[in-house]
Amino acid sequence: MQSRSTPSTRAGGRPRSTEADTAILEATRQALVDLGWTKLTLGDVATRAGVAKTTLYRRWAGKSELVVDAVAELFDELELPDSGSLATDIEGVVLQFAALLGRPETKTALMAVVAESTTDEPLRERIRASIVDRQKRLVLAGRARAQDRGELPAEPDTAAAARTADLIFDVIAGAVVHRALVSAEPVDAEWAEQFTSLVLGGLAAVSGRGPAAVPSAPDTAP
Amino acid sequence: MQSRSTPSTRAGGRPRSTEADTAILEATRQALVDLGWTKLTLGDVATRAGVAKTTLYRRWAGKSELVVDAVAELFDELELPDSGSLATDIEGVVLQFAALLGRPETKTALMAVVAESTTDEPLRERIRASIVDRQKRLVLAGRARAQDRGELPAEPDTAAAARTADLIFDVIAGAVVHRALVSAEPVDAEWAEQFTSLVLGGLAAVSGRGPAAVPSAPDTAP
DNA sequence: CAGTTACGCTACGAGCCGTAGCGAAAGCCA
DNA sequence: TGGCTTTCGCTACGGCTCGTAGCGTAACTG
Repeated sequence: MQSRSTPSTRAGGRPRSTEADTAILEATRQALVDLGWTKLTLGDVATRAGVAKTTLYRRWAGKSELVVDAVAELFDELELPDSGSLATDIEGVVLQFAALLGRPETKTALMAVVAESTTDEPLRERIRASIVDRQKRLVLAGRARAQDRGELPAEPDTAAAARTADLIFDVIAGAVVHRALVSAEPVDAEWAEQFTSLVLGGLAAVSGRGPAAVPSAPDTAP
Repeated sequence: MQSRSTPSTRAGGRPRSTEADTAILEATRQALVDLGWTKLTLGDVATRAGVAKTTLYRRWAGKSELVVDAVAELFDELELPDSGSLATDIEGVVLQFAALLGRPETKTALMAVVAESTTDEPLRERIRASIVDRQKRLVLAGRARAQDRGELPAEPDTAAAARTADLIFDVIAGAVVHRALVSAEPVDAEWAEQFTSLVLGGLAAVSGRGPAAVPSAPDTAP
């Protein structure tokens, strides 16, 4: 959660103001809302946060790193609600993620930092650690819970299980992002329902034999 | 394909140099390779193309529009190979798209312009018209072909058919982009195969009853 | 030939970047 | 208490990019 790794050498000396940290990250999110990624400048963020511009540069290497940390905090909200079935679990996660992508801060920032990360390996790693892994945990938790319920079979082959989890994760996160940001169409309950039935049906096909229970067509239209 | 809509009022006067157009777009792609999206400047592109900087500003509103046009040309390469079955058609498209995303120009540019488009509605429309629709056509063509083969049932409900096509498109494009750019893991034949079987299995579940032929588990592991 | 539009070139104010240097503040430790 | 260390706010700076204005010239039309 801390911006830098270790405060360099030792303890001793004036400690970094944690209030400044929270003020800066909050100011960054607000600046994203008001200006968007491109027009956001570090000088403006510093003014909003009530700190000196040099303080920003002492803690973050640049705009990308700062924004990653700022939006990463929003991903703490993501949870896996125990809704009783795998289908409703997936729908819940999809709608939560969509709500996050609906906010102007994340909407304008997420794709931008990913674009940056294509030519900046450390940045990619930072995104993976503070954002992507946080989402992926939901997929793993959802599967474990479904296996406890008996909705999904246990997978003794750990390598294959990891491959499948990666696949499912890319499908869910990718589809939601694409629908929300590229197609720019609403990710509502109806879409989540149809998408979930696709994932569940696909899960049956991809994990060898079919799972314990997959509805053929839930209740989209009578 | 032309940068601007109509050359304003009338014909008459010196025509725009089409050679300059191609030189600028090619220079833009090369600059994307060498510098990446962020460090790319219009002044640099103008120098590479051998034209004046003012010429660039006369034709494009800004960096985003120019880059969209530059990478859009690359999407002309996308085709739907008639491979004989829906499964191999999908795998082919996935691998083609992945190859496109593997190129450094598109890798760094695509996410960046989409990020821009979240706060720039005309830009989003430009992207849709020159890039997204070009991809979506492949999905529609693939479905039509599969219906001709008898692999998929005809869909009398055109509204539902459109919804399903949109869903499938977001799933395919989103998953490939997420795998390639966010997870940053290879989109190879093995992944394409597993992903395709997921899509086909999901297609069976989402389009009411099952289609004519869906393999339970192709040949991923013996 | 006159009329119209695109072109290359130069120059400019404006804005942001990222850093250096300073004195003061805020903690630790003897 | 005094010394040591680190962070802080502030100011100032060179360097770069932006986007535009103005000019004379080139190319094509009627």
